[in-house]
Amino acid sequence: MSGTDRTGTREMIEQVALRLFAEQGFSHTSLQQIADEVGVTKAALYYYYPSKGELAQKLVAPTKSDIDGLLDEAEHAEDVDSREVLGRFFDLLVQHAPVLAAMVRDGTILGHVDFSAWTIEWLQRFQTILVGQDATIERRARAVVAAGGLARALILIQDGSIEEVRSAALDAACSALGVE
Amino acid sequence: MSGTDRTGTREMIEQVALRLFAEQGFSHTSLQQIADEVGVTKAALYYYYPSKGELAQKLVAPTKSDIDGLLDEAEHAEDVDSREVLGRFFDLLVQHAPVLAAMVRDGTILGHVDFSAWTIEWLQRFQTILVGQDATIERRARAVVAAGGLARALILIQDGSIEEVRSAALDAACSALGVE
DNA sequence: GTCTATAATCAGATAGAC
DNA sequence: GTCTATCTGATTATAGAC
Repeated sequence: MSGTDRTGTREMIEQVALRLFAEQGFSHTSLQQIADEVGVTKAALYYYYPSKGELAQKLVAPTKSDIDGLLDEAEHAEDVDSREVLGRFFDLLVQHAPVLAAMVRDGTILGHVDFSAWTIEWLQRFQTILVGQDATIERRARAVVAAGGLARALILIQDGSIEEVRSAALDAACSALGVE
Repeated sequence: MSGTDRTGTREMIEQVALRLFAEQGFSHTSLQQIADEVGVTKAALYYYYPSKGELAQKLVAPTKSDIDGLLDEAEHAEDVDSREVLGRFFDLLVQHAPVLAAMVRDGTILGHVDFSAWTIEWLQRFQTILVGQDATIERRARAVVAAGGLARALILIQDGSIEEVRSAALDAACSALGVE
């Protein structure tokens, strides 16, 4: 970016790549563009990563594993506090916002990742966690609207503090669910 | 598709293109692939459309204009029945499902269309329509969760009739909003 | 209206020098 | 660890024959 960071080229590549992916999506961001902004050549990128797909996957993996981890834990818990699980989900969405922005713009990292399949899977697991495995369509819709709507509430962060938005969005999600 | 439809090549191109776009996204679908499945050559496509972008835009335009039209109307109405507006929104999402699927997979048609910007705009207009222009964050979050969550409820259509899902999702959305 | 043939471009990826 | 140089292949798009 500014020429002379001897140390941390790898970190710089990941940082620049993530920013460009978030702004433009994966397919519309070329390795050339990443290399230019980092200040190295395309070939240098291949010293650190064997392919574009693996670079993208490396950036995206923690997001998936954090969210999967939350769902795993909630699925195996004795009893679940809906508001708490949804709150932790919201926090993870905030924490991984750049990666999620990238995947919203371009949900398919050629072969490796299918974001729209992920979100469907997440929402299906939320049904089980929030209203139980064999719930009626009526109750499952409440779970999907709660979790899916909560995720959309991130767009409000530009209009208020994260804490305000978090609390407001959780109130709305819990109303959709029909708890307290 | 099956060789000898003399008539309606244009319709066939649009039909095949839409299906492939929905399955793979815009950027991951080449004109070659479309031409192959239609049973013509790539060059023939250029007789009907000046570019790939214009083909994609033509397919996508009715979806945007229908939804914008609904929001226009609701914004100018004297008083709005939230459940009815949300219901009509749901119906448009169902009606335009293939186009929306395509845009979820690949939200950027280079320069022409930015789907993630559309959804943000739609959700912001829903805030105005459902809870008023200068509402608190708390109430705006209810609007976003209701409209955003409703959109996600489409994934339940595989598990029940459209009518069932529609009714259940509207119940949940209205609960999130805090009406009736 | 559809074809063949090809241009022009740009992508991801590799080999090997330094 | 980064470079130059190059390869290979795919893509959009065009020109002109039939």
